[in-house]
Amino acid sequence: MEKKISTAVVRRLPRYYRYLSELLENGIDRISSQELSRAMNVTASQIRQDFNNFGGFGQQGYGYSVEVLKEEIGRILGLDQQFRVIILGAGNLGQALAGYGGFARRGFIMSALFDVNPEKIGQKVGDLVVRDMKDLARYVRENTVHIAALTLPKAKAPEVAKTLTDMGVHAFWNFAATDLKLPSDAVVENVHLAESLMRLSYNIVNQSRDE
Amino acid sequence: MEKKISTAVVRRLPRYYRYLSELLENGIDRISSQELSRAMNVTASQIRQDFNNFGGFGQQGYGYSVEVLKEEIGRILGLDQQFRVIILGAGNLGQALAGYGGFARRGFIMSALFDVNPEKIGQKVGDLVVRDMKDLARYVRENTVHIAALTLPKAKAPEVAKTLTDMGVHAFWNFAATDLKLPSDAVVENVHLAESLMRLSYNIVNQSRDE
DNA sequence: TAGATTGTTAATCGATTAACAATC
DNA sequence: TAGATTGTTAATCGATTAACAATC
Repeated sequence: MEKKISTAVVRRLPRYYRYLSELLENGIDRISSQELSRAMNVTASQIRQDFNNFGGFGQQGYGYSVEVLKEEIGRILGLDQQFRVIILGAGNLGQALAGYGGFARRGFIMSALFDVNPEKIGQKVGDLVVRDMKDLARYVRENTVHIAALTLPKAKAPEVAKTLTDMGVHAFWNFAATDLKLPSDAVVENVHLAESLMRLSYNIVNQSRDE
Repeated sequence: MEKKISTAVVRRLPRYYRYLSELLENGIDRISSQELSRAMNVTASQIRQDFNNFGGFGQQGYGYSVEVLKEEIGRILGLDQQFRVIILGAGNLGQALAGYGGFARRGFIMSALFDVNPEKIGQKVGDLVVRDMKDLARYVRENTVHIAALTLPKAKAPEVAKTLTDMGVHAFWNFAATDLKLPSDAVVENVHLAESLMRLSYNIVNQSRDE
């Protein structure tokens, strides 16, 4: 069995992927851990350790093929697959997620958008039409749903998440300012913007400590 | 001089703050590290270590006053201050940030919203009117700006960030999918949604590893 | 072959957990 | 005073960095 990959590594993988994409766009097809190290502000040692969690992708004396490395990391991240994402809550944030085209390029298809507000239901948001939250169960039954993005008030989020897990959806991209209590086979990625902003203000207020 | 606080601790502080706020709302005015530990899924030991980075807020044999603790952590995070935030880019995400009322409660005042698109300029978004990006320099000169939220395309972000740092703004909430190269006295908090989504898909694809 | 750079083991560093004396 | 729980030191664990043998 494979060894457990730490969350620290998983946090870095998408960033590697992004850098490698940029390199490829700039026509750079080969790179050493040391060059990557300078560009990304991590140690070359860490880069090699990270990659070797998944087996070596490089060649001694040569370095890494940018294309191969990008491909492999993409595969590790699941970017060779397609994920169908439904968005719960058609507020500003839900609409922003629905409208942003960049996700589709990585295989994340925003496939439906739900809300309870009668004024929003039926409205177009990007390619999607806002659906009635009442139709959620039927939609999930009739369509494949890999990921549910929760962009609804924190009071509503746990209840909707519960409904969804009961119907077999077990991956959540959670923007609601609460920690979901979910079955152990559920996967959650939290995006707590208010907390992010507080970390920023911490660093502003305590800036002198770092210098 | 104070000891350096690790980023791991800083990441946890806003979550403590959120929990304490909830406890207070529920009328709970006293808690032990052990109770908090169970509620938050961290060890009691870690909680006490975290708090003691800033001096003890508790009382032996009693525990912590929820109100005092919340107050103190809030102060550490800078929530006793007001921060004026300008938003660069009035796309869906910029509008979402401008429209969300929750930030103001914590002292983050969304005070202006800029875009280059003539069709957007002049439109109302929540309480704000979209301003012309050309007026940015004048605005910054004439108004206090603590934080700049960058919700613009990654191609534009570095240039705008540069302009802002030159004008003395040195705290950035960066939503653009790029790493800003900024002076060392700048403070940056990145929110890379695409990377967040990739971590989620990683965990979906590699779920069996964890179980 | 010589030079370069990986893959991998060993050393170090830092963060988390455990333990317990201090004290309310 | 006895019981409870913090504050803090010591032990452990895991992640990062350094070093170098393997090898392209």
